[in-house]
Amino acid sequence: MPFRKNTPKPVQTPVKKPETEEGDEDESKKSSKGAPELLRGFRDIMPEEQGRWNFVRDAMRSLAESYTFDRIDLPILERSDLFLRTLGKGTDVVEKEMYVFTDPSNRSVALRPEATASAARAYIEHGMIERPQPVKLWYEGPMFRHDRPQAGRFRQFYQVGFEVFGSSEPIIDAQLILIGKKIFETLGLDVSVQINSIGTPECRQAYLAELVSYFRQFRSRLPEDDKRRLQKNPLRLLDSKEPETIELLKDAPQILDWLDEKSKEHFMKVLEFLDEVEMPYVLNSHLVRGLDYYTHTVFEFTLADDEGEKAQNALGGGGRYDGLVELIGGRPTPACGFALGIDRIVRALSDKNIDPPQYKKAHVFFAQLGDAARRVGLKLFEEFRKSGIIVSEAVGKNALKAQLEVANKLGVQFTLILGQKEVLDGTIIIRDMESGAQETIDVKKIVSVVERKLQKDPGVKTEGYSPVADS
RNA sequence: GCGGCCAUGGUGUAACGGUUAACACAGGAGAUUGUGGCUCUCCUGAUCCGGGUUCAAUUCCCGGUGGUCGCCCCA
Repeated sequence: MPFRKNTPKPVQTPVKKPETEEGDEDESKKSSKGAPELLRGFRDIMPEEQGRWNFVRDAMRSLAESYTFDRIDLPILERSDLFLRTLGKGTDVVEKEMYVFTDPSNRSVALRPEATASAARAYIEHGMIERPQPVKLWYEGPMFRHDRPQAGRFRQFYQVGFEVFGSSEPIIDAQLILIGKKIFETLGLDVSVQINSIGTPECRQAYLAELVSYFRQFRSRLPEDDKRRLQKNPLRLLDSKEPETIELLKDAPQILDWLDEKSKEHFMKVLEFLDEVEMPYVLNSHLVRGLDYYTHTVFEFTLADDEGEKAQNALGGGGRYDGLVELIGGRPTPACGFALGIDRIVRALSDKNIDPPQYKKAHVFFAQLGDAARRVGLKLFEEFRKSGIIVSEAVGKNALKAQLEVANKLGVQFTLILGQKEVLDGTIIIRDMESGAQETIDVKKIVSVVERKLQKDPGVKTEGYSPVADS
């Protein structure tokens, strides 16, 4: 596969900065003795963690495919107003968590804090309304929010998202919830599905007015935080953690009572579909979501057990957003979707010691003595690779002993030993690492011999995440 | 953005304000010539950064940075 036709040109503005590069912020004093440092809230996902990450990503991909969602890759950078318009002006995400900056062409851009808006943008931009509806898309990738880091919360985090455009059918909502649940099931995580409806913007307005006036009577009893919420974002009162507020909530108006007939009907149908597939859910009249674009159904996946209600126990969520496409300039298009936080899911897996199915990284190890053996080894390597056998080595080491140590640590089943003598004889030694038994084999036959020996052991997979299995 | 707690080799820990900052694991080299899993020897390697107090700071104080927990909010 060739890369781009042209070699990458340095498109950068070659404006030479007169001074030191790093000096321009006040970075210089922060960073310690020149050692490179991770930006706060950012992290490296190390090789050891990739097994779990792959496990999660694979599960998502195969679920997406089996529900016939089409993959879409969306840019990480978008014009900042896309998010300003969609997420809601007053929301924290927009107000204080977005990475917004001016790009070299003096345009205000933002690192995406989520991708639903991008998906909607793509839907409009590529005229997907002309495709058979609904259009079902899924994506996966990093999102960015400049929030205060905490366990399970990073400034760069990964989400997978499923979005369905062009259908207002309640079955879509239900199916999305089902898919989300299936993903967790596949991974072995027990989540509870919280669900609620916030109706149309109109009935939400009406409800809000009612809610505000209800709480106004008790204003003096409200804790500071909740007084602020009452002003700024009254819906948030619903999931307040303050005991006093929780008490007051008992007699507070319920949003479900304020839904118009259509909204009510929609919601009832969603629930019926869920019942139909015997999918348990928790009706949570206090569930509200942080982004403005939601309408009707909203839902969240939360970690089922540890009732201790850990802070970051929401592993994902979503809902219907019928007004979003129109809001950013498309034709009115009903839509619904959800996103899952991969970081949190991976964390949940490791908290619960759920290990991904193990794939042997290497089946056999190649130990060599001397340059002649190395040369032969290089060729042998390719032959093994062609037959799908993964061969590991430690050509950086000379002593056979050291190489066997590595082989042992890798846990391979067989080690091939090739020394001067074998090279001359055209043979190679195969050593069973379990028993220590060795035999000398014609080097020409070694690939088929190894193939046969590996076959005998059903525990060894000849294809793990083999690229052939892809696509 | 606010508050609490924390910061020692790659990892996990230790060190009354006082020598060469200790231990385990991991890593490297070796224990007769070309054979792993046990054992043994040796080696590499750290006090987050910047100030201050002090004769003396890993230790005390302040600031920064980072982590963590709670709040805000969210995935």
